[in-house]
Order: sequence, then C-alpha cells, then structure tokens
Amino acid sequence: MNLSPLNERFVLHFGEMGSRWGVNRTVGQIYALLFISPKPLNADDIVEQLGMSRSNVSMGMKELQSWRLVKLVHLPGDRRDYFEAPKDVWDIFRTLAEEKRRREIAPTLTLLRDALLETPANEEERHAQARMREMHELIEMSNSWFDEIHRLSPETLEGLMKLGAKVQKVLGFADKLRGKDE
Amino acid sequence: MNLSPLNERFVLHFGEMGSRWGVNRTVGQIYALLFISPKPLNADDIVEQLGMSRSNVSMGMKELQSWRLVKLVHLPGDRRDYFEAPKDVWDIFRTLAEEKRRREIAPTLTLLRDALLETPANEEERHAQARMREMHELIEMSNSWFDEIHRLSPETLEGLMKLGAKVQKVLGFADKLRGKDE
DNA sequence: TTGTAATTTCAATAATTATTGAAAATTCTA
DNA sequence: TAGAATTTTCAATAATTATTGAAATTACAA
Repeated sequence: MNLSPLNERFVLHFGEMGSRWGVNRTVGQIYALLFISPKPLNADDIVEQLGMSRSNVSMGMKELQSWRLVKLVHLPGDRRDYFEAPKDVWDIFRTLAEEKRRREIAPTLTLLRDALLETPANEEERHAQARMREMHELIEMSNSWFDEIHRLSPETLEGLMKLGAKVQKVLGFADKLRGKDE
Repeated sequence: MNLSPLNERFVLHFGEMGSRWGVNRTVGQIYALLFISPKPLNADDIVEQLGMSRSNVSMGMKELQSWRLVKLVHLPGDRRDYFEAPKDVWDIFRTLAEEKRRREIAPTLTLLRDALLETPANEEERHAQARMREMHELIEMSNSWFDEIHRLSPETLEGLMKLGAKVQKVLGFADKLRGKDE
C-alpha cells in the first residue's frame, strides 16, 4: 500500500470496519481513500495505491455508486473515469440514511403492510399481528420523522444538532405545540 | 417449519433480511419468532418450530443476548432456559441504536481521535487530517444528539416523533433558543 | 471503419462465515 | 455425590462471499 502512515491507517481501518457496515474490505478501503483524497482518482490510481486487482476496483466502484457515496467525474483531455467522494459530511450522512432505509427497512415495511391486511386465521396469528402492528407503527413514525429531518438544509440540521443539551427545552415547546394543534 | 402461514412469512422474512442487518439467517429467524411469540420459548421449542440444530440455536441466543435483543427468563419448576424478546418497541429501538453505535461507530471515533492528535508529516497528511476532522465533528455531534434523545422516556420520545410535520416549527424555536443561549 | 484504451463481465478459486453432530462441560436433583 | 438434564464448545464440512486474471465489451480517436 502506497500511502503515508496516517493515511494508510485510516484506509486500513475502513477496510476492517467494512464488514460491520455491510460492505467488503476493498469497498471500505476505496471509499476511505477517496474520502481523504484532495483530488478525484481513476481506477488505476486506486489499484496502485491499494494494491488490489483492477476488476476488484471496478466492482467496488459500482457498489459505492449504488450507495451514492462516490460520483463519477471527468478531467478535460482524459477519457478515463475519475471518482470522488462528495465533500459535505452532512450530505453524506443523509445519503447513507436514505440508502439504509431503502435497503434495510423498506422491504420489512412492505411485508408488515401486507401482513396487517390479512385476516388472522387463529389466536396465534392474532397475537403475532398485534406485535407486527406495533413494529409497523414504530417504523412509520421513524420514517416520517426522518422525512422531516431530511427536508432541512445541512446548515439548519447542523444548527439543530449543535443545540445538543437543549433538546429538553425544545421538547417542552413541542409538547405545547402538540396540545394546541391536535 | 412448524408455524401458521402468516407467522412463517414473518419469520422467513427476518431470516432473509438478517444478512443486510449483519446477523445470519438463523439469528434473524429466532428473533422474529420470539418477537411474535406470546410467551417465552426454550431452545427446544425453537429447534422444533424453526427446524435448525440445537447448537445453532445456542449460538444464536448468545448472539441475540449480546445485542440485548432477548432476555433470559425462567419458569417455576422448569430448569430449562427460556427466552423472550422485550415488548416495548421504543425500547428495542434505543437498544439497537446503542449497540450499533458501540460496534459500528465507536471504533472509528477512537481512530479519528488518535489520528487528529498526530502532527501531519506532509501536505497529503494535512489534507487527510482536515477531512478526518470533519468526519469527527459530525460523529461527535450525532452522538451527543443521540445521547439527548436517549435520555427521554419512551412516551416522551413517541410524542416527539408523532410531532412529525411540526419539526419545522420546533426548529424555529430551537433557533431562537440558540440565539439566546450561546 | 479500425485499432487502441478503458471498463466490465465472468468463471475459477481463495477466503470467510454458517451450520451441524458429537463430545464436553455445566447445572440441578434425588 | 451420582446421575440425568441441559447447555456449550469444537472441529468437520457446507454454504456463501470475495478476489482475481483473462476474455469480452464498450467508447473513443485517428
């Protein structure tokens, strides 16, 4: 691996964490490399810096693009594909949340919706359906909460988060609002 | 599989989703079964209902306990271990968020903290460190936001979420607060 | 077009992870 | 404590996923 020590450590860490995040080691490494790179890189740059096969990089880029974590760019007078990681960390955060919802939550929501439409055949199913209803409500609610958050601009969102210790106060206000409007 | 059709569908779905959620199929199935079960189950109940090996169930239970998604209970006059899934979906939600943070985020936070203490050796490292600083700030901020949320009771949290479309209004208030207090 | 550069696909295989039955260990009871 | 019930561990193997080099495809330039 052709990187200065600090950067290598970062890249290797992302490789190791990859499996916990649901991507393989090479995908984690490629993303880490692009994240800290000051300029877009082409596939051969990545092959050289990380010492993996060209085909592995090709597959890794496809995966990262499917997560919308990298974007394809072109340099004038160079026909090769270059890749870069979006810069704004808040935007990355939102993109990730969206993709995770789509892949990890949406299919279950669909299943729950279908299951709740059915007429339970016996007591066993009646009870199970009641539990599914609770799960369904939680997911629906988290989703609409997330939708709201998602509409905010990065700056606003950052402001809201920085609020930190004041959530309790906001909540007090929220309670009043709720009382008034519902 | 020894389950009525609706319940079987739910259990199989959780098995399939398991791989996206970072657990194996059997762990997903076991959790689903416990989630909809009206009463605690012992290992042999699970073996019988899901048709997997006894040792698989034993390992699965260990995994689920490490996630704090099931708890061990005992029935009077029966020495076997029984397991049940906690009932309150909000509580499950928080537990999961906590465990995910511990496993998927905390190690990276540690790495970033360490990396930011080092003196960059060259321009390459200086730029990388600046990017790491952005990531570090985002994570720290999300963490303290989550800590705040975490202190709320399930009822309060549910109330806050139900607020839904009113987040914008809350945010307006939050902005005022921020102006006043900082 | 034709040839070349660049990228993707694919089938082989390497590596990892899941599952199992049998054996070992543990826990209780008589 | 001895024996039975219960749970866990472990090593074998089944299944899945990752990685690669080579071949095929695509995109461009002369």
